[in-house]
Amino acid sequence: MMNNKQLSAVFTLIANLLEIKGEIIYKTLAYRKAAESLGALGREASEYWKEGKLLEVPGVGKAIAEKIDELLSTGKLEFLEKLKKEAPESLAAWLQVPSLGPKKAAMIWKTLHITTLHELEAAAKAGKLRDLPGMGVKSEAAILEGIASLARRSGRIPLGRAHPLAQEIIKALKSVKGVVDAQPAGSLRRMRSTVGDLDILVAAKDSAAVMEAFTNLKEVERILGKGDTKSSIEFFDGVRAQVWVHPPERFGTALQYATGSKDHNVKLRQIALDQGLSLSERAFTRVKGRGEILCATEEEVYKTLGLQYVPPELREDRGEVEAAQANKLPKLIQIKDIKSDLHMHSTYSDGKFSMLDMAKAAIQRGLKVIAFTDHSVSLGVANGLSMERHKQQAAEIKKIQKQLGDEILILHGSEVEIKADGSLDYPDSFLASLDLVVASLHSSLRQPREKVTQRLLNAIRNPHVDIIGHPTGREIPDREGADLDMEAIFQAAAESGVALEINAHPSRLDLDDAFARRAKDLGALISVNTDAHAEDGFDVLPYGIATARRAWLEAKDVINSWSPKKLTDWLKQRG
DNA sequence: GCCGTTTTCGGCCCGACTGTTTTCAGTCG
Repeated sequence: MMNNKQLSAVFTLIANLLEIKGEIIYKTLAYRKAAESLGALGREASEYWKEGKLLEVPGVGKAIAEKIDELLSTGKLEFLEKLKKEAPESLAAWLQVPSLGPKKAAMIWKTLHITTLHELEAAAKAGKLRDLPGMGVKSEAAILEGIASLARRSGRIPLGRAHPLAQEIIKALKSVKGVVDAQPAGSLRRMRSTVGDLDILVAAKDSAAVMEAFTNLKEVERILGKGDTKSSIEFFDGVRAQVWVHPPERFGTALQYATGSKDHNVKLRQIALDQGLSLSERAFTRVKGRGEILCATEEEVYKTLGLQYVPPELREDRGEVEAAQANKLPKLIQIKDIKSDLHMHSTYSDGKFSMLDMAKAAIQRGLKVIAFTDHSVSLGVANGLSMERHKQQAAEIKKIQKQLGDEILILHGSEVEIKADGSLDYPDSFLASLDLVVASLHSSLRQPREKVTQRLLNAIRNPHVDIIGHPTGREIPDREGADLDMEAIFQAAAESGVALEINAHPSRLDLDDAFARRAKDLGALISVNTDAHAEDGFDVLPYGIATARRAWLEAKDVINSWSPKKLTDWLKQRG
């Protein structure tokens, strides 16, 4: 049975091949939109399919629903097989080459009769591209360089790398004379778990100095473009960054536009048109008559449209525009709501700092409750604790608690391995003695769907388990999560009252936003934790909160925002 | 191919930048 990621990949391939074939652009856009939508769905498309509700998936109409049906029932798609005969599959990879689009790709393919990336590179090196219509020495060199940069950069940039890098760039740009403001934009500002490249917006009257500072940043490998309003660069590691400069009085429309998402913006422009206004990155203009409405801030943009201000994390066209119209946007959780961190490690297992150091670091960050959840015995690589060593840890926690007094409440927990056979790493009697139990998968993630799902369900139904840690086990950008029946897991979690984790580490962010939203909708509780292994491990919390916000979560949905009393009462009642 | 409080046809963002052009096409975001 194909999952959403696989379905999404099929429709992306179809879109790419259609584009090269020269199909009308809106048809390829439709396939692309369906692919994106499937990739961001909170539950499996196969669930919709079983219920006969595929048409409820945004961007899926009759034709694509039929194709999904064929893919799910047969694992194949006749339409795609035919398409591959018309435009070889290997051509799709060409579209990943910067500066090479569908038109040139098709022209090169049909003229030189080559189809692979390797052949393309060889042709460019042999100087065979420069004489083709519309091409020259520069475009040939650009393709060669594009292929090289493709090898350098491995796909999308994890948020944990993109965010700090963007902050550095912004800091440098803010120090340029005449700069009024500088902000991240694009998927970076929406805090997606990975971003394609870094988009940054600068408010300044004069752009020359900004562009100069930007293109002269340290570690710039090459300048991809430099103009009055836009410049782009590539760093040594292949990460790309763009800067746009807009006058301060137009910064609101510009930032709103550049933040996206594309689909969110399409909806806003439609609302503007309904009011006789045309919305662009420069301003609102009246469709009839003259005159502009300038917005220096995004708040003014949304106000002009008669909408509640939509936080960037929600701008994905997942119902936020309609909610803003109805004045029904959620009151999203904020970092300051967080009072506890319930998943962290110390030197007792694979942490780098003592429990005392970790507790002090937590106090500094304003936490009221922490739980030490060192690894359990079978996770040997992480120095998992025997029950005997747990006793020593309990004694030490008592000591530290006494030393720190009521500054912070320290809970004694464990991150218990859900073993390959579905059992937990400690007997129930022992689990019952702990303040808090986080149960997690670390091994045998590639088991068949039914088996690995059953393991997680066993853990969820164990009365002593309080939280499921990083539920899918995905790692960004390298490892897909386990093949799980998430719908069954969310329902079971809702029934048994177990909280599902949003692990805030940027290489996890697991649950992701779409899953977390679905989990909430089905009534499950969420816990946002840092999984800190060192003092600075607490500092990844903003990524977890951003993911929670992208999932439409409010403070009440997240157990870490509960008061210490409410939290400990909940834990006691769970046993 | 999808979508619809201006519906079942006719839209679907459009402007900046670059290179190959001699007024524009392709790419990108």
